[in-house]
Amino acid sequence: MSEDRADAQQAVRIFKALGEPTRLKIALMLSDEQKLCCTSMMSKLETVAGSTLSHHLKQLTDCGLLDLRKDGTYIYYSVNREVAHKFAPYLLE
Amino acid sequence: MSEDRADAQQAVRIFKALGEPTRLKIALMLSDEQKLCCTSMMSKLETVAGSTLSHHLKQLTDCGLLDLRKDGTYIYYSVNREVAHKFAPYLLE
DNA sequence: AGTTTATTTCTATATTTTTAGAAATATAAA
DNA sequence: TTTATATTTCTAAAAATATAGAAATAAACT
Repeated sequence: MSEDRADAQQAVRIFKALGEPTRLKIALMLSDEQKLCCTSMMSKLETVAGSTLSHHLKQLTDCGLLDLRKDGTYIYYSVNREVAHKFAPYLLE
Repeated sequence: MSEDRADAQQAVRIFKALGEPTRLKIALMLSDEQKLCCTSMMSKLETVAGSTLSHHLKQLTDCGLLDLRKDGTYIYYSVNREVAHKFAPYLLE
């Protein structure tokens, strides 16, 4: 597969991930806050069930836009700035 | 409504529009070619029905990412570079 | 006026996505 | 080793989206 196509495939996945209101909120929150765990994201989002949040976070990490770091019981998510810079610098502003 | 929210709403619509393989192809094609009419886009895409293309183009124009200009029987579509620059500079590379 | 070409709208169907409750897993603390 | 907290996976239902054929609209040409 050519670079361009791999690139375009990742682009589709990233844009799809960001093209949903809750997920864009998550990404913007993380862009502000550097890193957050599920629990604190849940309290910020208020109406979103844990299982739903988890599903959204999976999409955001699978496409490469978010990184995660386990720390004890917690999992901290953060924006991968390199990926964001390439595909969605809007997030970093 | 605050600037930021209007902005985030447009961002969702733009990312959603680009988060689908055919629509990303269309946007990338137009980024290369400056402007194209439906007919020539259809011949480039090959497997996409006219009605489907029309539906995709509507989404891409409704979110502000594409402009259109009528010229006789033809409608020429082009990337709005200002919007692309703000939300998806990836397109312009 | 009638025909051809370009594009859109209508309609319906198939597929994908979102959502969340319940159950499962993992880690830490008592 | 029980209990509590954090997060994910399983499952299913509801909602949204993609697709294209057929009919409609629009403009240009004969």
